[in-house]
Amino acid sequence: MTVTLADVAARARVSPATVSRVLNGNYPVAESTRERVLRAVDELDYVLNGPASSLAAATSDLVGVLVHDIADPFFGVMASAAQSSIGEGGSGRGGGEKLAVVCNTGGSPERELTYLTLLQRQRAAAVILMGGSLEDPEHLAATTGKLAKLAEAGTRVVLCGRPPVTGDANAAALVFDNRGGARRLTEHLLELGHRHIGYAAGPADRTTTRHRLEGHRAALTAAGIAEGPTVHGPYDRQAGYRATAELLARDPDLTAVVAANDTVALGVCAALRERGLSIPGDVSVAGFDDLPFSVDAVPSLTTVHLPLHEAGTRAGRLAMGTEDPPAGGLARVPAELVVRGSTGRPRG
Amino acid sequence: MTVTLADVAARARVSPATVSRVLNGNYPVAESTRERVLRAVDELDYVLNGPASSLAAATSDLVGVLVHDIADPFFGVMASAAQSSIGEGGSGRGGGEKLAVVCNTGGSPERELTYLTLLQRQRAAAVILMGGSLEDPEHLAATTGKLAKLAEAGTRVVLCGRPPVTGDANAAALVFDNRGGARRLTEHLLELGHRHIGYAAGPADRTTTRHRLEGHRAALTAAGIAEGPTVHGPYDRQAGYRATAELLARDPDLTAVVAANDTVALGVCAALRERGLSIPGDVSVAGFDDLPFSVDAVPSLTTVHLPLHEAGTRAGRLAMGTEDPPAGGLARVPAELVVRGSTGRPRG
DNA sequence: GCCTCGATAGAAAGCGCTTTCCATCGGCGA
DNA sequence: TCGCCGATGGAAAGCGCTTTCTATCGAGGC
Repeated sequence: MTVTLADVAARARVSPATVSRVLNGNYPVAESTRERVLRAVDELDYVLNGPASSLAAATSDLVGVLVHDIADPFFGVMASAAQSSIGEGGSGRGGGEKLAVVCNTGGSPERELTYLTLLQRQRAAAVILMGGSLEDPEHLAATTGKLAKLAEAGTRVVLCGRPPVTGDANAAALVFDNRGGARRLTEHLLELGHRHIGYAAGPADRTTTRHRLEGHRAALTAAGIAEGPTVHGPYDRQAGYRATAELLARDPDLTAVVAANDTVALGVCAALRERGLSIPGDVSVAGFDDLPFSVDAVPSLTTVHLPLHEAGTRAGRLAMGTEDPPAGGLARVPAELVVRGSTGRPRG
Repeated sequence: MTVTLADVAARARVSPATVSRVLNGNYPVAESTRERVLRAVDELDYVLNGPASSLAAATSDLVGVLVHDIADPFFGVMASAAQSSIGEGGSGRGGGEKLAVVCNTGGSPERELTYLTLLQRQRAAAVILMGGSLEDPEHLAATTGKLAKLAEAGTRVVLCGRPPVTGDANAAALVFDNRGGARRLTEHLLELGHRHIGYAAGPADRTTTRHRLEGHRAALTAAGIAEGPTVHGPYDRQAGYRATAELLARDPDLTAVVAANDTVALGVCAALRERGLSIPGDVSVAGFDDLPFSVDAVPSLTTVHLPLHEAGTRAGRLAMGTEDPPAGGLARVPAELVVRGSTGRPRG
């Protein structure tokens, strides 16, 4: 049979209560007793029973990190940063670290809810939702309701790169300045002299897509330049590849393409090259996010740097309660234009 | 207060036992009763208490997936595939899915053990270890011991891309044919006429590194060609970049570089380009793994395709018990040479 | 020298669920 | 008609831990 706390207590000749106190360290125990207990733990190779502990204490040391797609570096970087800052954190219940668990929603609202329920069931200590959300009101209501329940049950809720919904007051939120970043990026293209700019946007019904598009349009409007063609698609290379054909078809005079993110930009580049168009000689290309590979692309990508690592770290700290939530529950994360080799002056 | 199973029972005018049976569906319950219970669950918005359930049932629906680095697509792809196949799986305890949780070890043996203990504590249903392991005997012994304990406690153990240790009989293992893949890759370079081949290898003390290097050497030996310089480093772009300088210094006549994986190969390419060397005109470059981006690299990377997605899916199924473990507990996963644009005949 | 207080340790009551017996009940074969 | 069986549902005993409420023991304060 498995070793239980009672076995340890018997071996150390103390009561179970004392063993529990030694393990959780939140009650004074005489040094000699503590040592005796720890020795017994070691000798018996005792491992705390998590469920029992969570049941009695009405909380667990699980922290859920929900991402749209683990295989996407955007989430990979943030999740990994969050997980580190959670691991390093203070000693939770059960004499140790929290278990940060990454859950892949695939961007599907249903899976998101499923995971939230699962985490609620586990009495998770905290939940971090990464990435923008769908704007469908029904989905929004369902998720918000679920989050409210989680918060009510004592689970900390952190949004990272996801705008808070009104009335979502009990969640700390870190939001990227997508609008501002996109605006600066388009301004950069305008300054270079581009007048026909295509936009290979992300999925149509997501907050992130909308915000980036709004920034782009704001720049155009301010400069009095007409908006070029826009095509929506997922956040993958294929989408950029396909979008390029359509953008070019809709405006053959295109001299620049702004992509939903760096991955999409890669697809755009591939499609342009395949048509014999040089970058940035014939067409300039810009990405977004500044994912690790974008500096290695040929030419290196002009993009908008998002401090994903810091944001992830901060989200982790907020989840641990190591960092105080920002005033108003919402902190803006800056987005900085990074000009590299893929953008230049248009010909002529 | 939170709604408990007893509340549901009261509302449905049945005993708690019956509610539990409805929820777990492993005992006959009359249709009318079942409906009444489900209605009550709905009306009260009841959420099962996971810890309590796990405690009573002595097992949980957690499946741990340990990876070296989530931000690395190699793991991202496998983990995401595993998580999907686990999610889709049969109904576990607690009337639903299993919770696949991805844990980032950062390649550190300590963190790996920490996570295994955490999972053991949670009475995880299964654990999947992805990626090669350190070859340090002490670490190996510790991990093997821990895995044995997990298996003993009823947790399924699956190794994916990690060679089993002797005596690790109760773990199902999926191993990539790193040796064969590496061998075929080097053979390809030899056939093209390369005689001076440098190797930008992975970390020195890991199984994966050793196997790939062995395959590489086997090809050279069989062809009677002298081994070129080898440099070890981590699996990142920087490593490839740095290694290139050293390889070139050690053999200025180098006409080809084999990299530890595709990411490293990208660094190698960057370094070569910076020195004004063309690819594959002056130097051929080869990667390994066939990560998603390698087809988009310029030039596209010659590499060894590893079916990461399928391997991850299979690992997930093994963890769920949906798929029978392979005979002998070990299945080889093929590695296929993919020739693209980054390798060609050496000049002259 | 007696009482109080601080520091420790133990007793025991759950935490919310699962599951092993049992009890009940209607129907059917003899 | 009686007894037995299959199908359901209830009672209750834990699962292994946490935590309040007490108990004990010295050390000072008066």
